Amino acid sequence: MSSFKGSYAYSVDSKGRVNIPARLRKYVSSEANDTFVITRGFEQCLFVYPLDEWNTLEESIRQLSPTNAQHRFFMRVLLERATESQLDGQFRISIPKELLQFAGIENEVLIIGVLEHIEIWNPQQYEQYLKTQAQSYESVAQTVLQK
Amino acid sequence: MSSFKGSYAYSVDSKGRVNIPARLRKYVSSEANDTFVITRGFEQCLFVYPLDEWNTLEESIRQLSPTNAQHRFFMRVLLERATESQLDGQFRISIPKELLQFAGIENEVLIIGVLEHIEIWNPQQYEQYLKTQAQSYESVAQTVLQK
DNA sequence: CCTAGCGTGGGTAAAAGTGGGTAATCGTTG
DNA sequence: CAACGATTACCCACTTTTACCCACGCTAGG
Repeated sequence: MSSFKGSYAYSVDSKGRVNIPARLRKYVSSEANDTFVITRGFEQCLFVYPLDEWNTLEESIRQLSPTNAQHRFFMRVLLERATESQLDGQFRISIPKELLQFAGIENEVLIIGVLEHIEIWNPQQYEQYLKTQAQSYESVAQTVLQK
Repeated sequence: MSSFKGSYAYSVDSKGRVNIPARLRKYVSSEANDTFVITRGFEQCLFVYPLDEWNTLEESIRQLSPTNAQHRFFMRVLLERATESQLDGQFRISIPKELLQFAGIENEVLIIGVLEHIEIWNPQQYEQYLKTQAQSYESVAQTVLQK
């Protein structure tokens, strides 16, 4: 099981390539075969799963009911933009233009490791996201950890 | 379970390296594999967890729901600043620039052992913190220990 | 007084991050 | 069906950062 953590300021080149930070690479299982699945996140950002983590996610999606309209909607949105990408010799994945557009990414990105997946944000967008959080980190921590 | 205690005045060199005091090293389990996870504290300081202690914390974070917006926020902020660092031959960890900046640390640090984790402070900042605590140590003790 | 371990500083080789060029692939069009 | 342009994949090259050594002075304990 992955345990991605840390945030990294990286660049996107003109070909839409983004390096996967070495610190995160360390946690990618060899089962992933240097392959990642990129899709849209819940917020305006991208989620990147190593192939093995994606497969377990996919397994749970298969359990959803195709007769339930809400389930169908969820499956479509998640899968619609999902793209496989294999690392090149320089450990980069290349991200399709449509996904970059969706996340509002231009030249620079903030990469965040969140345990089983990796998130890619436009840095300004992430700043914005943090600001719009009503409660402070400290008070959320109290609620979530409940001690 | 660790039981760090005591405070130590140490220095940070130009490469951002900080020695882990020998007194504290004694309490680090071999399971930690000489690896520590550094992250931001609630106040303007850094928390350092031996890897085994961090893993128990991480385990509780994994229980959170990724579909809950508040939980996502908490996971991101907690993990965002988390960095793994392994001791070098001189028993030092190296702290990323962003974390040093967050804690306002320049050349000198105060290292405090607090049971399961280690805290790293700018010494002046810690003085400041003590002053801003409205209640005295004695009166807080009465509330906290409640006997 | 001597020694072993601790705290501190710095040099160097290896790895990481970034950018670009060229060949292969694919879909489209004349 | 061949020709063309656009896109992708695979190299190669450069710069910066990191990790790994080695070295020295100091201190605590024998």
